Amino acid sequence: MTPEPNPVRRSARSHRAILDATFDLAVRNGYSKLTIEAIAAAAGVGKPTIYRWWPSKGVLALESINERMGTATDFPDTGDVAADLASQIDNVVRLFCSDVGAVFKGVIAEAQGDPQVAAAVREAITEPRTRQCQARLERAVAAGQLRADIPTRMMVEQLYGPIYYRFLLGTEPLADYDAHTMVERALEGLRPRL
Amino acid sequence: MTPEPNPVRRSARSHRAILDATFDLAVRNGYSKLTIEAIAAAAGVGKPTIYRWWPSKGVLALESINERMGTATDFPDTGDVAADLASQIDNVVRLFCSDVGAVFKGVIAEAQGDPQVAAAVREAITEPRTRQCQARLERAVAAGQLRADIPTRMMVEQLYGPIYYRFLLGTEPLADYDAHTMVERALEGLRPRL
Amino acid sequence: MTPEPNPVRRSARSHRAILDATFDLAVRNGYSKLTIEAIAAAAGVGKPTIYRWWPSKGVLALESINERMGTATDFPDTGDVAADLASQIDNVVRLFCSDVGAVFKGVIAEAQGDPQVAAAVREAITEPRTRQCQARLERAVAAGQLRADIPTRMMVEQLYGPIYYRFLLGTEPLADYDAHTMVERALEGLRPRL
Amino acid sequence: MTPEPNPVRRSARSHRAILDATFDLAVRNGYSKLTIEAIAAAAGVGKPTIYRWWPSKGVLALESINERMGTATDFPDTGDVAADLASQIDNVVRLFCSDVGAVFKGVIAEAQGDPQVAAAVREAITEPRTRQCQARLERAVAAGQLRADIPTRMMVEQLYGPIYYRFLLGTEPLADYDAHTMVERALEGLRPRL
DNA sequence: TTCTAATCGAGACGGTACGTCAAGTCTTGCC
DNA sequence: GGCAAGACTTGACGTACCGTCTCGATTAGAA
Repeated sequence: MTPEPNPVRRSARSHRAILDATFDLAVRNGYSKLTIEAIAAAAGVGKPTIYRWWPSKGVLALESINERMGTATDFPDTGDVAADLASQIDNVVRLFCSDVGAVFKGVIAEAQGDPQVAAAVREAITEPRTRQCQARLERAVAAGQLRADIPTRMMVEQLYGPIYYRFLLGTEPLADYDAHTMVERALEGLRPRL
Repeated sequence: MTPEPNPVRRSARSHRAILDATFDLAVRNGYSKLTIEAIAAAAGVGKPTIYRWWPSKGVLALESINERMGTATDFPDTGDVAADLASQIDNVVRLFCSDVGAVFKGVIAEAQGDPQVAAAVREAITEPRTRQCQARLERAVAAGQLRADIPTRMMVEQLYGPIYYRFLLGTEPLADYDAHTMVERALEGLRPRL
Repeated sequence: MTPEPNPVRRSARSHRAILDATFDLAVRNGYSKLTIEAIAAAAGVGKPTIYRWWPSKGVLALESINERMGTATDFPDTGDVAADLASQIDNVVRLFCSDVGAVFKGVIAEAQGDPQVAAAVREAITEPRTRQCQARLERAVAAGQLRADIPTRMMVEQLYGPIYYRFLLGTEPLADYDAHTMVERALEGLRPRL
Repeated sequence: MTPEPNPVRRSARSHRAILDATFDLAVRNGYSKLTIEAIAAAAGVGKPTIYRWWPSKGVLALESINERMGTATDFPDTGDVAADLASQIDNVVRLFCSDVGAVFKGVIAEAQGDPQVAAAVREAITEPRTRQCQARLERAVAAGQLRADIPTRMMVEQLYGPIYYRFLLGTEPLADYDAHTMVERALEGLRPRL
C-alpha cells in the first residue's frame, strides 16, 4: 500500500504537535479514552498524517512517553551497587507515579494485545534499560560485590519484578515502595558467600 | 438505570452459555478482538442480557477465567516452605502459559484503564491468593523458617513480581521460568539470620 | 454481511427524518454536495441507520423525490390525445423546473455510474410513467387518433426525448419549453394517413 | 491563485500522457472511479501539473474524448436531407455505444453538478454540432425540403432528444436505435404542407 | 552558450467523507 | 416479566482522494 514515506520531507511541526497532543490528551483523559481522531484534531493535523508515520495508537503513545523519560532512569556508579540500585529504582518509581507512568501503563496494556506495540516497548524501553542495568551489575560482579554464577538478566527480574507488580496490579500504592529495603532484601541472595 | 435484576429468575442456561462463549472467543481470537456482540451471538443471547448481569467485557472475561482456575494455585503444606512455594509457583506459571493465562493477560490489560475491572481482579484473583500465600508464609515464620520482621505482603511481592514481569513484559519466555531457583534466591533474603 | 433488516421493526420517525433531510440538503446545497454524513447529522440519525436501509446516496435521494412527485405526472383523458399529452408534459416540465427536478437531475447523474441507481430510476420513475403514457396512447390508437403500426414505446421516446435533452444538456432553458407546439409537431408523424 | 501558466513552456509529453491516461483509465475502470491521483500516477506526472492546466476532472475527461470524436459526427450533404440525417445519427449512435460514449456519459453526469463542466460540454460538443446540424437543416429549408417556419434549433431537439433519452436513461439498448425510422417519423412534422 | 525562471516529478500536508464496526440503550413481542 | 432479538444513536475506526503546498531537478527561452 503506502510503501513508506520519505522521512526527509516530514513536517517537523506536525511531528511535534502530534507527539505533544498525544501525551497531553492521554494524561488529561486517560490512555484508554485516547483516540487518533482527537489527537489529529488537537494537533491540527489530518488523520492520514498520523497513520502515515505511526502504525497504531500504542506505538505513537510509546514514542510520546519515551522522549519524556530522558535520563531519569540512568544508572549511577558510586561503587556502592546497593545504593546505586536503590537510587535508580527510586527514580523509576517516581517516574511511574508521574504522568509519564500513567501513560506507560496504558501502553503496556495495549502491548498485551498488539505484538507490534509489545515489540516496540521492549526495543524502546525495556531492553535498553535492562542492558544498562546489566552493565552496572556486571561491574559489581567484577568488583566482587555480587555472585558471578547468576545471570544478570535474572537479577534484573528480581529487582524490577516487584515494582511492575505493584505498578500493574495495584495491590499497594506504588508511591510507598521502599526501594532501599527491597533492594537490600533482593541482594541478600545475590551476594557472594563468605 | 435498570435498578437491579432479580437473580432468582436468572436463566442458568444463558449464564453458562455466555461464560463459555466468552472464554471460547477470547481464546480463539485473542482477548483484544473479543466483542460483546460476538459473545451474544455465539451464546445465542441478546446483548442486553449480558449488560444486565455484567458491567463490562473485562469483568465478564474475568469471571469466565476465574471459574477455570480451580485449585491449580492452591498452596500445599509439606512443611518445607521452599519446596511448597516452588511447586505452587510452578503451577502458576503453567496456568499463565495456558489459554486461561492468555485471557488473564487481556483482563489485566483492561484493568489498566478500568478501575472496576482492576478492583474485580484484585478481589477475585489477587487478594484471595495473596492471602493464601501469606497464610502459608506465616506458618513458615512460626516454624522459624522465615524471618518474622518482614511483612509477608512484601515477601509475596518478591516471590511473584518476577513472574508477572515476564508474563506482562514478555522479556523472556515465561515457560522457561525456573521456579525452584528463583524461589531459592528470594528466600536467601527472607531466612532468619543464624 | 447484514443479511437484511426486519422492516416491521423499522423506526418510522427515523425513516421520515432521513428522507426529509436528504431532500432538504440536496435542494439547499445541490445534489453533488450531498453527503451521507450530513444527512445523518441533519436527521439526527446514525450513519449505520442509513446504510441499513439504503444501499447508496443515489437510491436514497431517489426515494426522497419519488414520494414528492405525487400525481403531478398522471395522464388525463379528455378524449383529445394532443391536449392531454400537452397538459401532462407541461406538468412534467414544471416539475423538472422545481426543486424536485434539481434533485432528480443529480440522481440521473449518479445513475450514469451506478447500475443500482440506474435500475432504481427505471423501476421507480421511468417505467411506471412510460407505461401510463403507453396506456393513454393505446387508447388513442384504439380511437383512431394515432397510427396502430408504431410501437407506443417509440412514441414515448419521441415525446419525452426533447424534454430530457433540454433538462440534462441545458442547451435552452427548460422553462421555455413549448409543450403544445412540440407535441403537435411530434404527432404529425404519428397520426394515421388519411 | 496561480495567475495562469505560460502555455508556451508547457510540456507536450505530459499533456499527451495525461490525456491518454485519463481516457484509458476512464474506459478501464469506469468514469465514476476515475481519480486525479490515478491519472497522475498512470501518466507519470505530478498532481499539480494536472491542476495547472485543467480546472477539474470533468473538463479534463471532456478534452480527452473531444479529441477522439474526430469527424465521425460531421454532416454529409447528398441533397437528401432524410438520408443525410439518418446517416449522421447512425454515426452518433455508434459513437455513443463505443468507449468514447461511455466516458461521455460520465462527463454529462459530472456536468449536472458542475456548471463549468456543463459549459465546457456545450462549448466543445453540443454547440458546434448543433450549429453544423442547423446549417444542414437550413440548406434543406432553402431547398424546400423542410418547413421554413420552424426554428432549426427546435428541429435539432426533436431529432437528437430521443437518442440522449435512451443514452442517459437506458430504457432501451441504444444500439437498437433505428435511426432511419426515427428520422423519417420526426420529419413528418417538419415537411412543408402540400 | 550560458543563465535563469517557469514547469516539472514527487509526494507530504490539512481536510472531508467514506463505509464499517462495536458500544451501550431502547423497544417489541415471545414464552 | 424476564428474555431473545435486533434496531437504534453514537463515535471512532482506518482508507481514499481531494486540492494545496513545498521541494529539488530539469529544461527551454532570453541574454
